[in-house]
Amino acid sequence: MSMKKAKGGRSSRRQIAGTAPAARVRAAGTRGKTVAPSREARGMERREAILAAALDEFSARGFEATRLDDVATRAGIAKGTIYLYFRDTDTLFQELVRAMLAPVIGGIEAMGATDLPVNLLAERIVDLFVREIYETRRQDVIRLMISEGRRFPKLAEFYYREVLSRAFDAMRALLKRAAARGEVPGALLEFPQLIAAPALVAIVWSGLFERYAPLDVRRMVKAHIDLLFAPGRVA
Amino acid sequence: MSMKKAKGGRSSRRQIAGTAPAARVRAAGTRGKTVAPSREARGMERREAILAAALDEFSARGFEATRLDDVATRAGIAKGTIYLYFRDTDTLFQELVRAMLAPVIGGIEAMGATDLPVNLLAERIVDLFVREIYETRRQDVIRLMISEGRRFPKLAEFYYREVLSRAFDAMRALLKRAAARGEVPGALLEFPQLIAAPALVAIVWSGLFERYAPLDVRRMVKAHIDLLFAPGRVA
Amino acid sequence: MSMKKAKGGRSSRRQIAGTAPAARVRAAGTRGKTVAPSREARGMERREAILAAALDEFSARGFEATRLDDVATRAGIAKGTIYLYFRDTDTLFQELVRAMLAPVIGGIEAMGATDLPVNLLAERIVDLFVREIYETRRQDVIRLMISEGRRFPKLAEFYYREVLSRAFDAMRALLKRAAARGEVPGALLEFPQLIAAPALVAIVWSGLFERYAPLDVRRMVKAHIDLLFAPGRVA
Amino acid sequence: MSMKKAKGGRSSRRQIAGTAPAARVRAAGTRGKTVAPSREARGMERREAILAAALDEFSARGFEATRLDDVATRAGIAKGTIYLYFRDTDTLFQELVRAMLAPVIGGIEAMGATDLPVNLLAERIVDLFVREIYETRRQDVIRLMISEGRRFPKLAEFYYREVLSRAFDAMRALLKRAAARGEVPGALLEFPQLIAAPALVAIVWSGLFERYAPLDVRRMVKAHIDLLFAPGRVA
DNA sequence: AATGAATGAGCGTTCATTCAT
DNA sequence: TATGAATGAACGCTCATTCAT
Repeated sequence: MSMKKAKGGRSSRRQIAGTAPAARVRAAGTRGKTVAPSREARGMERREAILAAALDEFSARGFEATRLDDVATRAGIAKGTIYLYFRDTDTLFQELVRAMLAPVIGGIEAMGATDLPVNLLAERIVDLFVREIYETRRQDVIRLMISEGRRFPKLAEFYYREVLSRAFDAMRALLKRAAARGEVPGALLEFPQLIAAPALVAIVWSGLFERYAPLDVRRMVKAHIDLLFAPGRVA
Repeated sequence: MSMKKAKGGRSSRRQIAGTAPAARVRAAGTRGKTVAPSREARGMERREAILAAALDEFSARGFEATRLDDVATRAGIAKGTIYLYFRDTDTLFQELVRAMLAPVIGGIEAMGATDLPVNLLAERIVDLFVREIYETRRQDVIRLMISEGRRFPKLAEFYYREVLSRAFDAMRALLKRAAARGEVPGALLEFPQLIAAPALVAIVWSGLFERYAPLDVRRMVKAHIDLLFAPGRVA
Repeated sequence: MSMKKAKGGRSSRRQIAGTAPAARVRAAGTRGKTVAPSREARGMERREAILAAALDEFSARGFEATRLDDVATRAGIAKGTIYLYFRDTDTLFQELVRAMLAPVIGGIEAMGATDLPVNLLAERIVDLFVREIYETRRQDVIRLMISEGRRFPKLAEFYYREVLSRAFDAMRALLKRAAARGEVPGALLEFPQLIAAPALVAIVWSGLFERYAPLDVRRMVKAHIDLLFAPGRVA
Repeated sequence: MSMKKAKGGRSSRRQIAGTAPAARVRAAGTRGKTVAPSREARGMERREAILAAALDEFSARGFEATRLDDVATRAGIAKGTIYLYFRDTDTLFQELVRAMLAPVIGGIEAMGATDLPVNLLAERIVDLFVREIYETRRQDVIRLMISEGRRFPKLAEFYYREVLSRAFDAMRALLKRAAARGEVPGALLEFPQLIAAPALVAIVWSGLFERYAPLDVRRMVKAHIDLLFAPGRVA
């Protein structure tokens, strides 16, 4: 026997501070006069507790470095229980991403229907990104997509199909009308990615370099949009 | 987390197609009238073969999912040999990133010294990125930085310090002069990231969605630069 | 150093003769009308099975040469299971020594309280050693201490503090009274190790030379004690 | 990849202080006017340098924990060179023990031939042990025998046959004559180990507990011998 | 004879997954 | 449903031994 070196680190916390595991929450709730939640409701709560815990862990460590044990602990349940809700860790990861991004899809498409003047539109876009993504856990989900997406082609495809292509389609529709009014350069029609580019910068930057050089994301995104939609510009 | 059974059979191939392991190269070299490579030269060859193999594997699977065995096999050497050249996998990864990015650093700073009119400058920037990064393995290295950088703070710091901050400093110097001539909007001085944004988009996109929606990167980057530096724009 | 190929085939037997792995014991127990052992009880059984197996293997090969796999096999469990009970091999070893020696500690100190005439005392000492140590697995544990203690300073310290120093203190107390009665030579007060010396001889001898020259340990220890406490000797 | 924890410890000293590697010594010696040593002489020097280095390493770490690399470094030669002198690590260990103990054998037997009065004899025995063993590297060799001997039955047998049994035979011869003169209790004839017992205690104690409780070995051995051979004692 | 780069079997340890309770 | 003890395949890393130079 040759014993490896020091242990160090990710230790044996049986309960994680700053989180309210569904289990405890529910336990409290069930005791009062509130109606006992149905079996299905309980199941959904559990499921969500797991997803929440998984998001925390995946965000903190990345997919490969995450231990199912830690997810379970954080969710306040036993390890085996996770398998009652998700086939395996792969599935857990993919469902997490889907679950977090699904709600945005509708919102994005709705935007395509409006017909605002460019300056207002720009305002809206910035706001939407900052409030709905950058300042929420969705930022982490997108970062996960960026980091791990390559190993989950099905997930990448889902993300492309359900999120990106829809968002871009909506944008194109909208931009086309604005372009007809001469408010928008044609290049953006071909590369709507350019509109989203600073959002990507913000997410990647905040993950890697925030500590060396903090970034005022809202102002950066605003500046970028202003540059692209600069009034009196147009080709 | 590590899905128990790999999907695509990453089995026991003893030699991987499409690579030129140092071993084979040397075998060929020794046969001709060429002088047998010195020990040191052999060592460097080996070292590079390992780095090349590591880049392939890291790119294909990500750091955590990469198996040392696969790197060795791909490099055409035994597993233990890797440890003759790199202390551990951590070091291997970091050396890989450094080795690949070091050569660009000089080039970037050189650019800051020039004083071209904006339109030519834009051309140059696009070219530099496409030729030196996007069309080389450096694309993969930067993608690795983006994906794994969070778990390698030292590496992120290196990348920020040696690559990004220098590049941005050079850009700012250059933009300041152009701005003085009224060729450039001031916002770019504050957020040079915006100039690099489409490069990031290109790298992330090609990693995740290329197969669903290919992207003409050169044109996209060009379009973006043209938008930012649009003549007759300026505040 | 680890001689590349084992001499005696220590191969792939899945079960080792002469041991009663917890698994088999439990299987038998569960069949009868006996109550199925509680989880905790099972845990303790397992723990002890591991300790027993570890003692066997450590004794047979020494700490460094012992393979965790062999311990597991001998205990009738999977390798990973050991880690549910012991943090690592180091800990396993130390717990083993502590667990085996702890029970003797009390007995030793009790002896210091008695106040027998020397000849009876001598008898007692011999008996205690032979029955409680030499004829039990504790012999092996002490041999392990002797062999491996140097690489486990904490363990050596534990052994010194909890076993030796107590035993020697007890002896000194007792000898002092006997010396006052003129029954004991003063040198023994200064070097109580001399009383224990033949015990050490017995353990080392039986480990190394028993097969070439068996030793009647009980008689040897008796002879030694008689020599030291020889009546009518005294300075 | 998952990188194990901190390195720590047995590092990369390329040369070890406090040792005079044969290589360097020889190098110096060869340059002067001294005759260049014959090939065989060189070989013997090398061999001895290896044995010396091996003794250092084995003593410091035990057999299993010793790295051939460290032995080579300490001997000032390349790893592969060791194999020119010793078949494998096993052999190296065994030869080391033999080489160190062989010189004592003669001396021990010589002692059996003398015919001193017991008090002088006792003095001699103490002195012999302290000067020839306890204060030399042979102490380490014997400690190695004690610790590792079990895994080297051939070595144990050698030690028993060539050292112990001869020493005991010599002692018996000598004691028999003394016993005939009534100077020695008969028990010692049966258990000559008892005479050697404190030597064993000294070696084991100094290896394990010296730091907690230093031992005046010479006085202890003397005290013990005096007790055994106490004048006017005898059965 | 001497070197030291290369090898690859071997081991401790981890952790997703299973399954008896 | 829920648990968590148990499993065992997998992997990073080590190091005795070999062998081309």
